[in-house]
Amino acid sequence: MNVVTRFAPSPTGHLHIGGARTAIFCWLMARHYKGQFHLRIEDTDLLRSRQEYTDSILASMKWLGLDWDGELTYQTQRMDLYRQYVNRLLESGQAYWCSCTTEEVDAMRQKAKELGLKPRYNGHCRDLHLGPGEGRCVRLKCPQEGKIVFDDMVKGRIAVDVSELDDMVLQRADGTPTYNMAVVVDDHEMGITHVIRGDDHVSNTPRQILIYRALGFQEPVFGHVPMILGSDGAKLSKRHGARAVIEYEKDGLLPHALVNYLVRLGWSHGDQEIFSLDELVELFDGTHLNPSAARFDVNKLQWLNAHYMRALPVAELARLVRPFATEAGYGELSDERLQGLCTLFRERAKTLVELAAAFAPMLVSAADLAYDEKAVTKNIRPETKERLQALSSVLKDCEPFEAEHLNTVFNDFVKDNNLTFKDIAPALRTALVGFMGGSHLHDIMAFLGREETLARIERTLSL
RNA sequence: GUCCCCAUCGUCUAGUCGGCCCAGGACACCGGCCUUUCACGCCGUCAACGGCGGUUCAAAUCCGCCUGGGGACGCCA
Repeated sequence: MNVVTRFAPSPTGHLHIGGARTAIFCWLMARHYKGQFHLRIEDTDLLRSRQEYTDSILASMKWLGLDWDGELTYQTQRMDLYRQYVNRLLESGQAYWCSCTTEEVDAMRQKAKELGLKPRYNGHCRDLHLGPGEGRCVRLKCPQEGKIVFDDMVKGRIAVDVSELDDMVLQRADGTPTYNMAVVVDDHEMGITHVIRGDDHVSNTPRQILIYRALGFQEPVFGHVPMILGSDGAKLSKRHGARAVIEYEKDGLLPHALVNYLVRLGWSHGDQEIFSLDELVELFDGTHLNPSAARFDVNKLQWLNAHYMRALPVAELARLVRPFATEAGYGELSDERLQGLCTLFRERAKTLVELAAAFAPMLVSAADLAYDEKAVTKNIRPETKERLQALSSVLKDCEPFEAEHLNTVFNDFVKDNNLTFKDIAPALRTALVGFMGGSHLHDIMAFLGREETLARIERTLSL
């Protein structure tokens, strides 16, 4: 099957997760069928469009790993094309000039509303055969009866009576095309076979189909993916926390975790939850898309993220946390040390930010280590101090000072002194990291090194 | 107001065109095991077919109505 899809964001904001998901679906669809995936910037809203948003969207696409084919298309650069097609409709009598003002049209709508009817343009200029002129727009001469029916990839068959539609504006009084006109011309010109987009466009689809027909274009297959709701079921907004993919990047999520999560939100393959990119490309054929809206669940996203963080090679994980470690102010860290820290804490963090935060106690000097008061009062007592003191002298001569050996030495120490782990481990942990957390004791000591380990125990003895 | 769409555990979902579903998986929650903390891992518990009718020997699966949610009705995209 020949498949050409496109993602067409308008640069009025960063790429948000809803848009990201439809972009992923489009990309997957194209890759699965070995077709093409295009990117088109719908920047006809001159007031709200900004170059920085285009840049941000492109950056997010790249971060997610969504590459596109061919050159970027900017709608503002194709104004002549749209006008050409509008003229064609004018010439064939399928469109007409309209001199009604916005106020007049508003009044018509208001009146219809009061009568309990659908607010529509009443076709005032439809048969006036007006020519071009100041303040005049171009409207499509829509059929007056019949139904528009299309088979949506995700929603199934959708039918709308044309009486629901009115003679929509194709070209504004300033000569620029309206959204519906530009989209149809572009999708046709770009050879798009599958238009996959947000749910909020289903009501535009019958209108666009009318334009396709008037122009004699072949209609593409439409697929409307439902929107993503906040965890409370309401439309995603600022108060739901991160919504732009750039924010998830800052929160320390792995791009593939986000991709996996987003794809699974609204699409399924039996009971499978974890998918590699290759698997997604192989399995995503545009079927099994869920028609209902889904709520965004941070817990599951983080679970996936933690899963992928554990699965990553340490060197790769270290490379990814580095910017976060720098951001946390740890200064220069060698690759080796960073990797050591990653192996120490990778199973305990859900995000790169959390991972980097876990490094903190390991990177200060004994004198600067902060203690959790509760841990100290509970674990650092006269009798435990004595034990720490004894352990300290054993550690002084422990050779080599490496994890595995330290583990043996510690076990022997416990046995030789007729202790249980509870008699000494909590105290040692408090001494080493300042609170009841962290990683395995022998791993911590090995990372800290002999000198620092002894210094930390020493400092605890004077608490 | 009018039109369109949606409806399975708290959440994401499985449920290939009715029977194998007194509904399966995953996240979260709770409990247990493991254990020198916290995790990871493993095991287990709790938990859903919105309501009412209809079709059928048989319905989560088909039909209708109701209810609830969402979207659209711009010379925005």
